[in-house]
Amino acid sequence: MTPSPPTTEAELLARAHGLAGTTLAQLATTLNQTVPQTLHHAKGWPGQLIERALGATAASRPEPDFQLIGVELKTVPVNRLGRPRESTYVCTVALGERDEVHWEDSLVCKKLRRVLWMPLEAEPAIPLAQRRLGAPLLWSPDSEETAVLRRDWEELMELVSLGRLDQISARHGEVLQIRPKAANARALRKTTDENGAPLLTLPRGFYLRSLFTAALLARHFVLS
Amino acid sequence: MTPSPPTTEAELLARAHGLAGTTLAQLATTLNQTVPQTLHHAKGWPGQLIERALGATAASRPEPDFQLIGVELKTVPVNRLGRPRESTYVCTVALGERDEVHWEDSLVCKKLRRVLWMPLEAEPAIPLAQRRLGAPLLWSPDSEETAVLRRDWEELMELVSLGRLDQISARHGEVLQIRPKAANARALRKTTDENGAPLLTLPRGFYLRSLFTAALLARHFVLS
DNA sequence: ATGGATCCACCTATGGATCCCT
DNA sequence: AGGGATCCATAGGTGGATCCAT
Repeated sequence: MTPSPPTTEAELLARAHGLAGTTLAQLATTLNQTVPQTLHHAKGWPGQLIERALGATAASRPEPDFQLIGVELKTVPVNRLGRPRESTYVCTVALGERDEVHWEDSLVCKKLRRVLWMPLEAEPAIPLAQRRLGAPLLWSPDSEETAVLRRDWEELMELVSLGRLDQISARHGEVLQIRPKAANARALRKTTDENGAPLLTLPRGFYLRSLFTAALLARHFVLS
Repeated sequence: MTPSPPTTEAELLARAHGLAGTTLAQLATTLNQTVPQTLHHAKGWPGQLIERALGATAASRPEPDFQLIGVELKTVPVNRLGRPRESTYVCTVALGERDEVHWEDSLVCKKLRRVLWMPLEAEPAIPLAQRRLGAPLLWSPDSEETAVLRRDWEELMELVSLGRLDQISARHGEVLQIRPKAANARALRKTTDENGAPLLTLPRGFYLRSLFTAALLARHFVLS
């Protein structure tokens, strides 16, 4: 049974708190699913399970997961101290766009305007089925966070719009980085180089460094 | 030929600037010494060479290297960006002392009151003989640096004076740490445990983390 | 092709160990 | 034993690669 979409933030947050402490096995049973042995071939499975458990609507579309209330869901894998183990994917980098886009109109800004963070135990030693959800956090970037995100985005997008995508590495960006987002390194797509000539390049995505997610979680939860 | 001790800071600094850019081979020739093939079995050789070149006096005694003018010499190995590759030894940790010593009277404070930093190229790819000295820096800790050093020292010394030396790891201390300082791990020395009972323990030394030396060098030299 | 993400080989940082000289 | 320090194995971080569902 899949719940209906929540109609208010309060309703969503209440449901999310209701999931805190439950294991993936419990959640999977409720939703009539089978827990994979490992995440090797099901990397996105917990995220999609939690989406369904909370009544998310925008399956695989560039829309907030909870369209009615404009909230994006992010599952964040945490270690035993509650610190993120991985970076967080935000959205794809639009290739071939030369339009001047302002930060406020960017997909990164829109996606991050309001996020429900669901921590999930991700210690390799804990079997997948036994991993528990943590307490959720409904978050918007504060002015400092917005400033650094914007600065990173503008620096990266300048390179992107100049066609210098292949000169961007994941080392760029203080908290927001660009990394490959593809099935593999041979999954090339058409774009244009700095002179406008056709070029094949790897699809890329924007990611939040785990230092950034660690800091925003720490704003609300005391970490040891 | 070994120069006489400098009698003023200005004289010392002028000599040190005069060494900037010279190679260890040049310096060794001047002082009638042979450059070792590697530092493996001569770890302190460059430091002692530079001591002599500058006319240091306090060989192996707990005194400033330049006693007349109260200046300590520290050779700091740097990478191609001018950043320290290693931590910096300050002095030994006095074992068995239970006396209440104030920061101002501590050996760490005294040693660091006035330091001549001599950067030395330390890229493994560069043969020892060809490594060059950098521009010197005559330094005293500013109020911030003093504050953090003092905080670290007091925290560490509290553990030391409680006889908890064996509970201290190099992870303690923001910029000042305690690490082994011995011929090897079997070179134990007598001290007393937290109850005053006799105990053998490794000799330890105070070291400055390279983050700290990097920051103080950056206060004066622009780093890329 | 977008959205859900994790995998893992490599690299770097460093804590504990060690070496020579006086 | 104090002063001159570096060595090096290993833990940790992360950049590029990859996988499934829709």
